[in-house]
Amino acid sequence: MNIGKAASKAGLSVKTVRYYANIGMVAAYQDPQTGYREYSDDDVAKLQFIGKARRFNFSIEECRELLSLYQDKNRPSKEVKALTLEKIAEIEEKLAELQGLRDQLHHLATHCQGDDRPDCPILEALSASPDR
Amino acid sequence: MNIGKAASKAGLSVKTVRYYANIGMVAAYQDPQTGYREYSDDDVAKLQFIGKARRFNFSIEECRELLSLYQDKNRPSKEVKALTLEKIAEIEEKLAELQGLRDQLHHLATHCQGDDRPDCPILEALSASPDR
DNA sequence: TATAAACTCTCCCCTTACTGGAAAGTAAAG
DNA sequence: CTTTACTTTCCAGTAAGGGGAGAGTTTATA
Repeated sequence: MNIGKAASKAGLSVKTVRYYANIGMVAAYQDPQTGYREYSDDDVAKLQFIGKARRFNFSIEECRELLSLYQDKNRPSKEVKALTLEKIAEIEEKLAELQGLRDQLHHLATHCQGDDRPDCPILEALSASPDR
Repeated sequence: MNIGKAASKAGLSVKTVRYYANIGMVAAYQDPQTGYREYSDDDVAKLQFIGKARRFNFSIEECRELLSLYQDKNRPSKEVKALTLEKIAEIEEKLAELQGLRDQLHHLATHCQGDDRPDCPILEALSASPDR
């Protein structure tokens, strides 16, 4: 099938699929006459796999690792698990950071009148002398 | 003072400060002879302000807004508060998304043996047929 | 069969918010 | 006077594609 159909089957944009071809992630056969790429069901499965992994916040490089593990029928599952646990830890870190930000901003917002007067604790906090 | 001192006072890199000059955020006076930029204490205060707002996850454009509100002595505080509440909502959204990801990954990881055998529920989940 | 619409190709620029490096000029220190 | 430390501009690159131009291909319609 052509790239458009493969893309829609995989739930990705044509641009994205072409990009994956360019970086050698899912390199479909390309007709030397027309330049048209030809995708197999197997390629579509890989594209779906990548799409899902990307939605799980795995980077392109991590997807590449996962994909090679996925294609290696003898892979040990511990490698996949390790990658997943790392990703979880990364997400936890980001969560903590964002929670901290939210709490601080929330604190500032609740102390701000939010009216037509110029005094604003938020700006005061932002302009306070160096915080470290 | 020169850019190096201004940057260290503001807790930013020289590159960053130069970048802020280029995009017209904090445009310091520039000696026409030497090309050296000259930073005042006022400029440093602005740089600090921006640095802090950036750490609060405000984008460059939002920082520009905040900065102009900060410099306008007659601004109504409600504008600042609105911007802050928007930012909080944005962060909340991102938090929910990340929590969902973490939970799903966690679920997968707990069902994976993580040993030397090839069977892996994580990869199975990633390669399962279309999820929507 | 002619033509129009839909699809595909490559190529280049754009995004965010910088960071790194090269080559060259300037200033301060020894 | 030389070395070292700063500073300048310019170019390139990051992640992960998106937008659009211009050209070729395939399919559908008149």
